[in-house]
This record gives sequence, structure tokens and C-alpha cells, in this order.
Amino acid sequence: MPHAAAATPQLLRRVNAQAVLRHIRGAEVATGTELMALTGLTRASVIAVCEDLISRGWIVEQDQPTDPGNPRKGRPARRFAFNREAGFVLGLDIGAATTTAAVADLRGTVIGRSSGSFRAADIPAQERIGVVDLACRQALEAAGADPGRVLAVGAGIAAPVDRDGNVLVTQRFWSLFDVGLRSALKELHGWTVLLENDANLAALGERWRGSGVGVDDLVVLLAGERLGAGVMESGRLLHGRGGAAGEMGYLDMVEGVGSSDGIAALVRQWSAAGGGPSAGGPASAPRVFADAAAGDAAALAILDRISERMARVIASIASLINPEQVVIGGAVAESAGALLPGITALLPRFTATPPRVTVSPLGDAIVTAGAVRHALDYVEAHALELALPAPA
Amino acid sequence: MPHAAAATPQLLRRVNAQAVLRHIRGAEVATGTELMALTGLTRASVIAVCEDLISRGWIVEQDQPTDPGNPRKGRPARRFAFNREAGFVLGLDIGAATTTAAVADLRGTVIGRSSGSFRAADIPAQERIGVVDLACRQALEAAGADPGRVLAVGAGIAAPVDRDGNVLVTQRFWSLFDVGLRSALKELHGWTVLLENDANLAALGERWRGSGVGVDDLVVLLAGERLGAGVMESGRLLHGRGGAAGEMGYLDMVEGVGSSDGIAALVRQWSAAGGGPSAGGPASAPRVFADAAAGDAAALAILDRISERMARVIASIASLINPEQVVIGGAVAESAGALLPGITALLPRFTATPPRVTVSPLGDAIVTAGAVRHALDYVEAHALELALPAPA
DNA sequence: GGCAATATATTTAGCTTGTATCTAAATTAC
DNA sequence: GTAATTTAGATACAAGCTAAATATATTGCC
Repeated sequence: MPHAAAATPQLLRRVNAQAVLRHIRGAEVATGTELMALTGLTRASVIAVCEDLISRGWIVEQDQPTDPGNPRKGRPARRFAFNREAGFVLGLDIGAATTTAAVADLRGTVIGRSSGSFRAADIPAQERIGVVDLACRQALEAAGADPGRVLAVGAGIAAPVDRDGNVLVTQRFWSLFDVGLRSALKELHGWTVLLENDANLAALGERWRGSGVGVDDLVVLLAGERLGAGVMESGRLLHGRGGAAGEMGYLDMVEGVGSSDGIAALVRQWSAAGGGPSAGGPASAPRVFADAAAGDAAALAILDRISERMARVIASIASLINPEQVVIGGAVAESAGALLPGITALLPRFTATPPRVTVSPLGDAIVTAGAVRHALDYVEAHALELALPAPA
Repeated sequence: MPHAAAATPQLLRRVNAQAVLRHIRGAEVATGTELMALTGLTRASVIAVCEDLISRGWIVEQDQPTDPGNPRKGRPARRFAFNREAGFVLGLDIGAATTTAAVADLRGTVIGRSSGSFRAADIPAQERIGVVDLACRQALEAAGADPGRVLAVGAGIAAPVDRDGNVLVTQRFWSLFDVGLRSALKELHGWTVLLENDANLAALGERWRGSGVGVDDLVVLLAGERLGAGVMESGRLLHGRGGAAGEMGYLDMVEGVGSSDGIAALVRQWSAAGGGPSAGGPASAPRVFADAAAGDAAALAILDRISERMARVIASIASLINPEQVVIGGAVAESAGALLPGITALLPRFTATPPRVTVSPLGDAIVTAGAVRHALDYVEAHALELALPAPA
């Protein structure tokens, strides 16, 4: 502890401005009287704070509404509204093969989106960054947003990321990418890039606009070729020492199942063994589900095995973390609905504290939604330190 | 959000007083100049804060030391010291069969200790409370501490306890006990009782004065008849929705091992199968270790199985939480040292992020140490709200 | 013993942010 | 047009902090 930031009178203004801004952000429009009731401040202080926020560009004063049949007595209140276009945020989903960028205003409404693919898995970092940058610029253009007014960029990658946004160095590939991406986007556009694990962002997204809204103890399983968990406890993301919390690739070994890519491996086994009525095509989860729906015994058996596997994984999470809810997301989510009854029925056999299990409604957007939320969290936490660029 | 506590000028004093008090608590003695450097406040403010803390009884001003050969130039600084006897805390370990109470001063030095046993497992709550209360009073008497000056009581029980200190209602027995204990001690002595899960307290203790000092991502396994984990992530205890985080009784099922009491079960199997050279006596972990040390093959095989079992459990924790360190505590800890090399060697087979594994040095005191720490945390967080009773 | 040097303590004036209270302004209802 | 109502703004003052000037207690040197 070299210098534990003394609390000066300015701290009060910061705290109170944050509280006022938080409320205005959540409401359509707010009046001084409302803010007094909410913050406990006097009118004088509330007005002073609002003037302050207006001069900083975070809120705007609205005109009086043209009396829509609900006449209010007394002097009309000044109406303060959050300036949702004070700036923008970017949310990136950077996968192994593709990348997606979403632009959102400060309320989180996505107003632009664009994707790009990597030519190959082993392209140089510079080219990778170029693809990501292009997706960002295209998304911004689609949104009609000036790149200079991007306040933060949330980016999800399929690798462990620690609390400080550093990629675990054991993963050479991602490590190089990390360093390049952050400094490149900083240099090209001046953006602050917040790296996070994709499953962690999925958890943020799910709690924000998915099936876990308002759930403080939430786990999101991002299941596809890889199996990652985003764990929130008491509303906070868990990272662990090196950011590898939720990296369950190895969990199979603990359970003695074998291969480390779980569901995809089971599907491949099934396909290799001849598959069902739809045999012949490439192995895919939707095919299994389709065949099972058609009554194919082999496909049904696979579904049973997958259900039990998922139940065991969820149960081990339940024993260690005791979440209120587990959300299944990622590539398998669209088909996973059919598995829910089976999983739910099995859970009590494996854990004393079975969570509610649901399927993500966010589809492909689960990581970008979380990335947007992550960037917004940063902007909201640092609102009073950020200098807003003048609107175009 | 009915009323989000406005930040008034008084808040500044609270914040600064907390910072000053925190430093004085950690140091032997502090001067104004030191506190200025540390907090960033001016001398005038530091002195004002100290005067305030003196009047509240939290710190005392010491006389000048009688120059022990190190002469200091200039006007001698006023010397402020933490008043470690401003009050006391109690730390309780309430087990199924016995209970232990420890009294500590506000620096955490234990100055009194006492234990008691329950006559039977099914005695009425009132009798149970009586045993606990007696242990508390005896410990206080041994410490020469006035029960009226106990500022908080930390209590560990072998049941899930949620963030608010409520016992999970599915556990009827503990639930009744909970309500009775808290209100009884409040009524008898006016004490504030902070209930926590025993494994969670073990984690607090281990991070405070055990083998995990300074480790923010720490898991403590409290292993004996029961297996519980206390999980700290980023320096915070994990509870989960109902406080059942770390309740791993069921984890065995997930792994397909079978019985839920792990090590103890293995030892019993061994004993039932004839045991080693020390055969005949009751099954016990120390016997297995002694026989293994004597070269007995059956005992060695059991140790191998136990090691692998522990490694699998630790690996599943590592995959989900990624702790920096896992500490083995509880009844098996005294013998567990011999298992460490085996466990450590196995871990990389089961997880990509193996934690450091150590054995607790705290022995029986692991839970009471954590209970004391828990009570101190409460006192430190609420120092400026607590009215200190006048010293005897 | 007296005096400079040094480090700390205390005092005074002023800034920021808050509260409390009084007066002014803008609107509706009659 | 006037009263009632609600919000805005202004004025006085309190808490807490900073900054700068002044006072105090000690060491070290002559």
C-alpha cells in the first residue's frame, strides 16, 4: 500500500454523481424530486450534480412534454435523461475461425453488427488483427457511429484470461494475439480493450439479457467443441489465480469419461458407428437430435449419454459453487432444449443442491452480448474519469 | 433501492478514519507523519482523525519511549497505538460432538480457550446452547475478559450457511440450533453471533495464520468423516445461492467412487478386510499411516487409493475454480503430509492448472482460528458504528 | 548554557460539498 | 384573476479537507 488515496471532498461528488447517473441511466427520464427521494440528497445537491453531469455530456435536459392529457400541478420539473449517445461500446466475439463485432449505444442497444472469417488457423497475428479491425469498422459504419466515440471494447476469446485482462501465458497462440490486439486497437483508434474469457462473457450476457436475469449465482456452460463455464457468484465473475476458472476441458479425466471435448466426441462416435437415418453426412449435434426425434434408437441412446454427462458436470459444479441456475449455451444450445427434462431428472441423484437448468435464448449473440455488457460495466464504473469526445 | 444513503461530508471522516485505523492496527505504533504518507491526508486531518479515534476508544496515545540509544532529531512525534484491548472477540467451533470457544483480543491473539462435549447427539437445543455458552464463559474467564466487552462472535458449524448467516433450511437439526444459538447468545450477553460454515472458516484461518497466508485464491479441504471445502476467490469466501458451495459430500457420486465419506470409508474398508500389522483396533487414519510406514502392502495400497482420490477431488476444484493453493486440513491433516508427494505427482494428469497443495499447520485450531478472524473482520468493518463499552 | 537545525504540532484562512430554510417562479384548478 | 401546488434558486451555515504560516520540543554543536 504505497498511497491509499485520501478521501477528499471531491469524493463525495463522485459518489453522488455515480448514484444519480446510475438511476438516470435506468429510468426513461428523471426529475429532481425523484432523484432526491432516491439518493437522499437535497434538491440543491441533486441539481448541482445534474448540472455537473450535463456539462460532462452524460445526461441531457429534455424539453417539457406537450401535455399528453395528464396535467401535473405545480411548476414543471426539469427533466433529465441519460444521453445514450454520449458514446458507444464495441463487443467482440473472437473465435478460432470467425469473429463478430457488435456496436451498442450506452443503454446497450445493439445498432450495428458485422462478422469476418480468418483465412486459416495459422495466419500471422497481424492478419488476424486486420480481420478483427475490419469487422469493428464495418459494424461502426453500419451503426453510423464515429470510431472516435467508442468508449470501451469488450472482447471475448476462447482462452483463460485473468482478472487484469492478461491471457494465460501457457497458451502461446492466444498470448501473442492478446498483446497484438490490445496494443493494435489502442494505436489504431485509441480504444481501451477489455479482454475476457468467452464463457465468462456468456455469463455476463445471460445475466443481462438471457435466461438468468437477476440471478446472482449463475453458471453458464458454453458447450460446443470445447466446454467452458462462466461462473458468477454473488454477482461477480470468478477468475481464479490465472483466469482458468471454468476451464473444464480436463474435467472429463476426473470423471473418467475420456476424451476432452465431451458432447462433440460423443456425436462423432455415434457418427463413426454408422449414425442414424441421416447417416453419411458430417457428424453434427442437430443430426443426432433429428434422428432421435424420428425415433432412432442409437440416437436416443446417445442423447441419454449426453444427458447423463451434462448432469454429472452440472452436479459437480453444484457441489462446489451451489449456483441458483445453470444455463446451457453455445453451439449445442439450440438443440439442448430436448435434453433439459432428462438432465433435470438426473440431477438430484448427483447433488444435494440441484440448480435450475435452462437453455440460453441468446444463440450466436451470447458472447457479443456479454462483451457489450462487459464494456458497459467498464464505462459505467469509470464514467466520471472518461472524457467524452464531442459528438460529430 | 429505497434510499441509497447519500454521501455526506461525514462519509469522508468515516473513510479516512477506517484507513487510519487499519494502518494503526497493523503497525506496532504509528506517528502522524507515517499516517500522512500512508493515507495522503495532511497532518491536520490525520491528527483530527486520531483524536476522534482516541475519543472513541479505538486507539491510545503512548508516552514517549525512554530513548533507547537511538536519538531522533526534532520535536518528538505523538505515538498512536491500536488499543488491542478495546474489546474482545469469540471464535467458536461447534461440532457434532464437541464445541470449542476461543477468546482473542482485537489483534487476534488468543488469550483464552475452553471446550465442552455434548452428552449425546440428540439432546435438546436448549442443552446444546448451554454447553456452548458454558465454553464461552469459561474461555472468557480464563482470559480475564469481561463478557460485556465481547464485540462479536464468529461461529463455525458443519452445515451450509448462506451469506446472511442463515442455515440452509433443508437441514432441520442445524436450522433449529441456529435460531436458538443466535438469539440465545444475543439475549444472554448481547453478543452479535456470525454463523459460518466450518470449512469456510477454516479457509479464513488458513489464509490468516496457516499455510495460505496472502493467497487470494485459496481452497481449504476440511477432511475427516465429512468432506467440506472452503473456497476463497480473489480474497472473498464463496457461498453460492444457499451457502452450500463446497459441500462436496455428493461429489463422490459424480466421480463414481461410491460412499460419501471418502477417506474414512476407505480406512474402514481396509480395517474390515483385516488391516495391517496393527489389525484388531478400531479403524483409524493414523493406523493406516503407521502400517504403511512399516511397509505393509495393504496399507500402502490404501494410501495410493486415497492419494488418487484426493488428487481427483483437487483436480476437479482446480478446473472449476483455479485456485493458487489447496490446503488439506481437518482430522486427516496430521497424517496427510505423507500423501503430498503422491497427490502432487498425480495432479497434472487430471488438470491443466494444478494448484500448490499443502497441509494445514493449524491442527485442531483451524476452525476457531477462522472463527476469530471472521469476528475480527466484522469488528473491523463496523468499527466506527460499534460503541465500545467502557473498560472494566 | 545558548543557538541553529530539525521534525512535529497547532492555528488560521479558504475550498468543496453538503444541509436547511426562505423566497421566487411556473403551472393547474376554481 | 387568484389560490394552491410543485419545483427552482438563493442565502446562510456546517463538516471536512488543504495549504501556509506559526509555535513547540528535541538534538547537536559551539
